[in-house]
Amino acid sequence: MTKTTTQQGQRALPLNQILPGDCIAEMNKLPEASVDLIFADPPYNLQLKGNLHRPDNSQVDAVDDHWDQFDSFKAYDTFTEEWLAAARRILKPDGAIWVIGSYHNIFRVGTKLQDAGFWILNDVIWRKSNPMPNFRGMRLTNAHETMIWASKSEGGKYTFNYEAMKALNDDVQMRSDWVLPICNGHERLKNSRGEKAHPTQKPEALLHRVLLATTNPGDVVLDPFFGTGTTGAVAKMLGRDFIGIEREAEYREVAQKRIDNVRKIDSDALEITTSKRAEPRVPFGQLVERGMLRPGEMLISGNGKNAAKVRADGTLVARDVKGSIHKVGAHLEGAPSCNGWTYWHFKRDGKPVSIDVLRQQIRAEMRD
Amino acid sequence: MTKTTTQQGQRALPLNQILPGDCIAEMNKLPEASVDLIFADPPYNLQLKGNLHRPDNSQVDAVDDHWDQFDSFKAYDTFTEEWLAAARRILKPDGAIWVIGSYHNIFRVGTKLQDAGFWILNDVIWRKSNPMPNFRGMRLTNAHETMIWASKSEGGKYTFNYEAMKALNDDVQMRSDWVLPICNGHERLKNSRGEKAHPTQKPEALLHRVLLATTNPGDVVLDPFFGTGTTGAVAKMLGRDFIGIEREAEYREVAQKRIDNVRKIDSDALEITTSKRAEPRVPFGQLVERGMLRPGEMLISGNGKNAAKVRADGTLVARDVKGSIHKVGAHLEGAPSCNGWTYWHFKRDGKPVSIDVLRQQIRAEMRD
DNA sequence: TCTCCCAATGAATCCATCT
DNA sequence: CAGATGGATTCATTGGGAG
Repeated sequence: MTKTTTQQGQRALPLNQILPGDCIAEMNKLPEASVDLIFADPPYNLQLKGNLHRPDNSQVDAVDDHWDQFDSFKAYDTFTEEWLAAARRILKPDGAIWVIGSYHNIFRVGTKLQDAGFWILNDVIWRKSNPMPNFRGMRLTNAHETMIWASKSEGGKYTFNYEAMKALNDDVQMRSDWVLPICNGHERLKNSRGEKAHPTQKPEALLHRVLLATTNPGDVVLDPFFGTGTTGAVAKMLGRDFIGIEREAEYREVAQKRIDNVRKIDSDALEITTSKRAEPRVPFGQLVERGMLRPGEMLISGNGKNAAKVRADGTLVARDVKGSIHKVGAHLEGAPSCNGWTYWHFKRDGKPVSIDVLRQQIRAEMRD
Repeated sequence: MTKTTTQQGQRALPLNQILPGDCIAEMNKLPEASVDLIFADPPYNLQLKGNLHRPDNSQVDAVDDHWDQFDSFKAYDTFTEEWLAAARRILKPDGAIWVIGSYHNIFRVGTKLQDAGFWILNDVIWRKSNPMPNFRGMRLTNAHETMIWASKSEGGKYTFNYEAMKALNDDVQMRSDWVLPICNGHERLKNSRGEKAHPTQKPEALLHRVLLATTNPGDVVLDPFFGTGTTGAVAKMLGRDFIGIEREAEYREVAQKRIDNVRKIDSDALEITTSKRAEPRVPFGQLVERGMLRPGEMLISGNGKNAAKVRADGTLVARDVKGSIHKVGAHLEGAPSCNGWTYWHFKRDGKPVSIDVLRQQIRAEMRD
C-alpha cells in the first residue's frame, strides 16, 4: 500500500508510511502545500504533581511520560509555534487542521493557531460518555476534550461534507458537541507486556467523524503526533492516504502492525455508538435551575398526605428528612423506594400537577 | 437592599449596585482582595478596525488583511490583560473567576488567564439544547459556549459545593458539560422598542448553577460586563451580594428594573447539601472517654478479615501494629490509607455496627 | 452456554490541618 | 516549610471467573 506521489515536480510524498523522528524536522522535509488535512494530538502538558488514588485505594495510572513534560508555558508556546509553522507550510491553501487538547493546553494552542493565520471554523467538544470521575470530589468531572478545526487562512475553501454529517446525525445538522465513548475494550491496544500500548489512544469513532466530515477519498492526511496510529488506521479504512510522524519506536511498531491489519470496511459500523439512546435522564435539579420550580416552593404528594419544600440544589426537605425527591418520598411513606417523579406534585391554578409534566417538557425541548 | 461594607477599614464596597462606567476604571476604585467571585462575559466583537495603528504609528491599511487581523488580536489581548489584572487585584486570595466565551475569544482569554497566574480548575461546556442552526451549511452547528473556572492562584482554597452539585445531578458527580437551553421566552428581556434588550443575554439557569457551585450565601459576586444583569438577578435570588459594572445606560436601566423585581428565596431553601468535610472533627478517643466503647473491646473490619483491640488512649492494637484507627486499618490492608471510621465495626446484639454510627451520635449532640 | 458478580481502569493540573 | 496525621472520595464499561 505504500506509495509516493510527486507534487508540482518537487519531492515525493511518503504516503501511508510512518516516519520516524521529530515532527518538526520531518514536516520540514516535505514539499510545501502538499497535504489536505492535518490531525494533531500534541502533548497536553498536564503538569501532574503527586500520585492519585481511587477511593478503593488503587492508584491511577497517570500520564507521566517524558514527552508530556514542559518546563513552562513559554516553553510549551514555543514548541506549539514551531510545529504549527511547519504544519502550515505543508498544508495546501484549501487545507485544514484539527488539533485536540484539554484545558491544560488548548487555549495556548488556539491562540497560536490564530496568531499563525489559521482561521477557526469550529471548536468541537468531544463529550465522553464514560470519563474517569473526579475521585476527590474537588472539581467537576473532566468529561470532555476540545478540538479546534481551522482552515489554513480566512477564505480558504476547506472541505466540509455537510450532507454526510447530517446523515450521520439522523438528518439533523451535526452539532459542535459529539458524544463518544473513550477508547477501551478490544480497541485499546496492548503492548507485549499486556499494558496499554499508549496512554492516550484516541477512539476510532472520533477520527472517523473527523475524516468523514473534512476530507474526501484520496486526500492526504498527516498526523505529526502519530502515537499508535488511530489516524492512519481510520484513514486507510476510509480510503484516504496518510502520513504519520512518530518519535518513539515502540509506538511506531504497534501502529504499523495495527494498520497492516486494517481493511477498508463498511464504515457505518463505527457510528453505531453515536445513534439514538434511551430517553435522556433529566435530573430534578434542572427544574429548579430553569425556574420551573422555585426554591422554597412546596410540593405535595399525590395522596395529599405529605408535603416537602424544594431547595436550591434540587433536594427536598420535609419534617425530619432531606434528600432527593425519591429518598424523601420513600421515607415519608415508610417504603423502601419511591418514584419521586410520579409521587410529587406542585400547585398550578390551585390544582395539583405532577412534576413529571415538567420533565416531559424538558425532554420535548431536548428532542428539538 | 443596597448596602455598603468596609473591608479592613478601607473604602466601602458598593454592594448590590450597578456601577456606571468602564469596568477597568471601576474595578480599580474597589479595595483589593475584597470580592469572592467574579463572573465575566467579556465582549469579543470589538470594533477596533477604525483606529488601529502599527507600532510605527502609521495608520493600518484597511486592505492589508493580515495586518488587520493580527493587530486586532493584539488589541484584544491587551484589553483582556488589563481587565484581568484589575479583576485579579480585587479578588480575595481564595476567590475564583468564571469567564464565558466562544471560539472567537476564549482561547485568548484562557491564555491570558494562565499568564496572569490564575489556576484553571475546569473548562465547562454550556451545551445549548436549542442552538441557532447554521443556515449556510458550511460548518457544524455552533451549539455550545465555553466557560473557564479558575482560582486566583495555584493552591487557592476556592469554594466548591461538591455535594450540592451532586444532588442537583441526581446524585452523580456533576460533569464539565452542562446541558441548558438558551435564554428566550419570558426570560428574554425586551427594550422599550420591543427588541431584545441585549444580544447575548445569558440564561438564569447557567448562573444559578455557577453561583450554587462556587459561592456561599453572603458572598460578594462581581460582574464587570453586567449587561442586563443576569448575574445580579440570580445572586439576589440566591442570597449572594453582587456588584455590577456596565457602561451602557440602557442596559443598566433594564437590569435595575429586572433586579428590583426579583425576590430572594427563603433562607432555609437556600441551605444546600453539605459534605462530610464540613462536619466537625470527632477524635476516636472520645468514644472511649464517653464509654461508648470500652478499653479492651474488640473491633472487626467490615470485610471480616481483621480485628483489633481498643486501648484506653483511643488507639488500636492488632497483631503487629499499634496506632490510630486509620493507621492500623491501612497497615492491615496493606493500603496507602484507610478511613478507620468506615472500616471498623463493633458488635451489638451479635451484629457488626460501624463505629461511624457512634460518631454521628456525638455530632448530633453537638448540634443541640 | 448463559448469567451474575467482582475486579480493573480511563489525558487528573484531585485534601486539610496541625506539629 | 516540610512532614505527619486524620480521614474523605468514584462512574461507566469491560472482561474474566464463578455458578
